[in-house]
Amino acid sequence: MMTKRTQKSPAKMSDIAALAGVSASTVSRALAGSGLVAKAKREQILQLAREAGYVVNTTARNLRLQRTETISVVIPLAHEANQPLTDPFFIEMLGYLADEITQRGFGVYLQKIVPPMEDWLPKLVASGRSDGVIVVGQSTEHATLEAVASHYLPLVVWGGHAGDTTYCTVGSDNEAGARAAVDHLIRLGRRRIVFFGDPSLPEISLRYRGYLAALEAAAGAFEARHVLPTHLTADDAVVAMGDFVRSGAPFDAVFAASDLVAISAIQAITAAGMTVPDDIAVVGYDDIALAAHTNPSLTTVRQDLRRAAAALVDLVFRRIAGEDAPSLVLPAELIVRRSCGARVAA
Amino acid sequence: MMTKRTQKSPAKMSDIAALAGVSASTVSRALAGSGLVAKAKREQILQLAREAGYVVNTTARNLRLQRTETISVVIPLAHEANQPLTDPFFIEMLGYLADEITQRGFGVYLQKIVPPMEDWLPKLVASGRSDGVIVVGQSTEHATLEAVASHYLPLVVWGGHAGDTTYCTVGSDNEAGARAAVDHLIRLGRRRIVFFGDPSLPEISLRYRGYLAALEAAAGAFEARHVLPTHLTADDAVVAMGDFVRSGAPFDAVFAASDLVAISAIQAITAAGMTVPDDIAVVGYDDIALAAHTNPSLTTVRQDLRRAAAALVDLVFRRIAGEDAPSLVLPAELIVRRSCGARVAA
DNA sequence: CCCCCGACTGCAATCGTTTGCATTTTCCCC
DNA sequence: GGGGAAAATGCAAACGATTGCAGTCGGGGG
Repeated sequence: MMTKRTQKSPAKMSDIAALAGVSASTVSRALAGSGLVAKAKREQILQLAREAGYVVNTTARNLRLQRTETISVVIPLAHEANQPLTDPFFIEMLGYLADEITQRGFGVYLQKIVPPMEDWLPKLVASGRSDGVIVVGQSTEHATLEAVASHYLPLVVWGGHAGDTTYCTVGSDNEAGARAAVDHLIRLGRRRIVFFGDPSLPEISLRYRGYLAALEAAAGAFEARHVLPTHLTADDAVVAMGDFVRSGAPFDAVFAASDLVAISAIQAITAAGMTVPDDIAVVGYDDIALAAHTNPSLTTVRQDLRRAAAALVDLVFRRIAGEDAPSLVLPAELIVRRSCGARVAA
Repeated sequence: MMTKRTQKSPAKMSDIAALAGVSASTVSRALAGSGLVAKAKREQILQLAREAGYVVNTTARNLRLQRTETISVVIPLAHEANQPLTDPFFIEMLGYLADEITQRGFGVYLQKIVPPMEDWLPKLVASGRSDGVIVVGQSTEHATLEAVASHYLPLVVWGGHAGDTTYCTVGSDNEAGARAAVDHLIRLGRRRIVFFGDPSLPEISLRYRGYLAALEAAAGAFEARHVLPTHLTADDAVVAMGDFVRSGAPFDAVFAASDLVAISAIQAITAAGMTVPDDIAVVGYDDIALAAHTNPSLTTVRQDLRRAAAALVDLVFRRIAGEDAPSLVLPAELIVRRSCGARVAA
């Protein structure tokens, strides 16, 4: 037999008021620590409230105050279809964001957006669920972000800041980071460097620019440009790289748009009987926790996510306060590990 | 000069009502698709609302309906002090939970709890912020959970289900999983197996029971029991294992309470000049994504987090519906990788 | 003894929805 | 055309807090 426990609904302010023999107004003021309430009475009310386990109803409070003390953190995944949240990058970022927001006494409302993504951002903003929005990654939603940012201030986006971007972004210096990575490959003697990723995404397109710039600067040496597109998921990347290897196209290095696809690339390359880094050098981007522990460990471009999260949260709070705080570009640092050694003579 | 954009406050229902020349009640009903509103008028209102970009205010709606369509996901970190969310286990679980909850059209309210943890759960429950609560990990909060669960139904906890637990839990079969891991070590000829973790946490205590049971079953063979306590953080684990190795205590295997501390143990052991698995075999618990990619790759006990998340969410919804849904134990599977080979003669 | 002022306290409006009930409109049939 | 039922709409009361304003009370000074 099913025991159905009684769900006594929690006490409300008027209950405490009745207990203390005062009006709800007084209880509200006492709880807020207002000096308007006589000290003795205030303490008595506080005591009573504590005993009754009373907690202010957040929903009612939010409605009255017209604010929620909550930040929405949104992860748009236009490219990942109905996949779960697999990229460790997002997940690490999420952890840091949660820390930063919690520390300021705000709550985190988490939302993952997958196709079909109809009006998700205007809806989220108009729903009044949160006082500000942090979007992690632009996905393919650049236009949406532009549109909403034009009339909604407290919106901050993690991602790339290209020329026509007017919304507030925080991101690493994608172009310089990519440039450093590809320069490094060239210095190691690599000449046929594959760009592995989807340049239609803003961040990735900046990394692609860095890649091109590095190749250009090394002009004179033989080099082949090759873009191998892939969605930024492990499955897609393994398939794409597998097909590429089997196609027999000549290449001796891969610059991957993220660590996730870099690791997948290594798997595919190894599975095809070639070795990393001897045959193929691989560099990733992100420096996720996993990167230091793969075999071989992954050379990659590090983004300081803790600092990034702090910046995102700081900006969104300043914008909630009405300030039109500007975008920010953080440094990106090349971390050299074992996945890209010098070229071995064939 | 700071351009301060005007923040036009979003349209409310009465605005749409005025536009359509009807009362707010009618708009509300039209938006809800109620058959009470004449079809022509309903469509007209819907059209108007769409054009105006109107979205129902969630806070007001929640207050009126006495529900929030939101689930709180809480991560209590009594042991991790003011550290960020570092254990990949939590983070992976969080990703799956977000997927499952979002899929049901609910929102996710995320909260990380760190010491001092005063009344966090009663407060969260009474705040009315969510319709149900999922707690990821018991930490040291067993008593709190018991207390709240006695009068609050929609509470589900990821963790171990020991004898006196009355709140609803979902967890892997910690005892059997640990038993399988340690049996495996014994079969490989290991005799001095260190238990590396903090048995005061419910889940870990079950894993400790499995460890003891395995040793007991192998009675006759020489064996030493040794518990090496550590907090479940990378830093703590490296220090604890480093000290232990330097103490010169004899051991030939480690059963670690989580993958995170297992990986840290490997680092410390390697740093001390011993090798894994030749000198010391190591087994972890969780099978986090990283486990397959460390060097050597990590033998561990796999918990199916996707399935676990689905179960947690399913249970919390059934409990929201008033059903007193029971706890669940999921199978745990030993995944053999390279971190625990057979013993090499000294 | 009266008045005034300061210190408290309560009334009532408000935040933006939803919904029971009353009321109006429409429509059909006799 | 009248009557009644059915269909559509609006009124107003919630939901649970906060807060401007008005009122009460007590004490001190003139």
